[in-house]
Amino acid sequence: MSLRLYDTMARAKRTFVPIDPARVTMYVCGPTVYNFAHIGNARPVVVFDVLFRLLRHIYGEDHVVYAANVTDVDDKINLKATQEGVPISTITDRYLDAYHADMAALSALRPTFEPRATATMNAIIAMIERLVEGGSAYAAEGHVLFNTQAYRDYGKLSRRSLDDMIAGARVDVAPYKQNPADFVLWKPSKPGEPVWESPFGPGRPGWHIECSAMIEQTLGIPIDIHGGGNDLIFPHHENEMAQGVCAGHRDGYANYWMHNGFLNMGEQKMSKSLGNVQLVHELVKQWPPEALRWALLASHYRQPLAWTDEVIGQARSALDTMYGALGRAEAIEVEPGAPSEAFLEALLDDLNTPKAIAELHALAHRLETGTPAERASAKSEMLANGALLGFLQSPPSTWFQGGADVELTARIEELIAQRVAARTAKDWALADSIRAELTALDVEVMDGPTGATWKLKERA
RNA sequence: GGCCUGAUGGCGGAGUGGUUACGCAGCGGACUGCAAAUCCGUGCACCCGAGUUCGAUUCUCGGUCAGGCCUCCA
Repeated sequence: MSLRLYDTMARAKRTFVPIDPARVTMYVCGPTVYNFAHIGNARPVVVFDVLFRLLRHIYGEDHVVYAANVTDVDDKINLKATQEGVPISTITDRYLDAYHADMAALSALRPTFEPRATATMNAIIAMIERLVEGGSAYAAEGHVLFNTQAYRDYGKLSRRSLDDMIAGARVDVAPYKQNPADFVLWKPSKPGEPVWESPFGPGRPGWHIECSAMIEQTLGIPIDIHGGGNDLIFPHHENEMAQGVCAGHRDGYANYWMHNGFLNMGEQKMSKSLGNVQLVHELVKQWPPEALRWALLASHYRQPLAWTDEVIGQARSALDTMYGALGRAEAIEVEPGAPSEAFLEALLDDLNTPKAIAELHALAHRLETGTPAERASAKSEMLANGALLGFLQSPPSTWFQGGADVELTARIEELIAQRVAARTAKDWALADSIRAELTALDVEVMDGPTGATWKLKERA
């Protein structure tokens, strides 16, 4: 069974064949660091983290190179820096740190490279120069623009023709553009904004060229896989490809284009104006981060995802089941094993995480009911599968009791001990009153044949 | 207006040309002092119309509805 990925260019699943199996390359458009990441930002990070893990499993950890850019030059960053009266680096450092913390909470591995736009300026300028020299870009009024007529296949990825774009143009076209679809590679900075010297005059790069230059510098063009949210297909990825190809990579830019579906707040789009933006930063305080990751992966990455408390709650229930089964199997010693076949096959089929999760449930069930040999293999496979998906790597006690601090834990343990004594004495009234006390502390007791265990019911 | 997705049970969500996963919630039972967890069992769906076919939820066409992109939004 080989890996099959849905390629936006082909609008079909294609068998994945890397250019060089010893160095598989993947690039995903990363954050613009001007604010905390919201849960919608986290979806592609988690989705492509799963792909990263899967590729490492297939080709070996040292044979997959994953780059995600950090856009640290941007109008919104400039605005925020001006408002706070600080240099842009104060803003970008602050939110990049927060971004890293949030994504780590969601168990996303760090990409191999995280190039920053401000540290890639030479490569960006060099690429623009090549485009100008090659005749596919032109200078106009302090700007440098890409000439979309220079790339015959412009519109191929997003399946729109230049004629359609002109006909459907809703915005006023800047007068210095030769074609309405032409886009900015370099533009003059406004007074007070960060500025870089270049052969085209002082200014700063456009967004699209950043990604192309970073890919060329960190991974080399063409790359195997290029990912991002499906809102980036046009114009961002279309433009990236046009630039990349015209800058000397006639053989191609990216061999597989992958795009995740959008995350919505229930029926509505998440937006500032609706006031329904949920920051990862806040969500991880209200829910176990692993439940957030589970909720993100419980539906297929290309489907739209309606993000609700119920979806997160169901994810937490599922993890209760998983960790419950593992907790009852702690006595079973297992060697680190390989992922189960059904699980792997699900992921190999264009990252079918819902199906892979169903396999996790099947294993949990076998872990509860199987023969000793079946239980051992089920536990081993659950842990291996979990590692591939970024789940189940904590001790079960941490999952159930991790929200309690030392003091609370001691108090709970004391009550539990009292209750065990009461039950031994068959003093049911006392046992029930202690349970009521524990319930008030948001603790659920589970009596077992060898004593009692407990878990925290809610967070926040 | 152009382009592109999607429509599956009470909810979430896979998949398939012929017996429709899995989870949550529900119901009955086992276990339990009572619970919880777990286990056993169980009811419930493939947007509408036409076509292809022995047979369509699955393929084709049309329609309806919903969403996205066409403004440096993941």
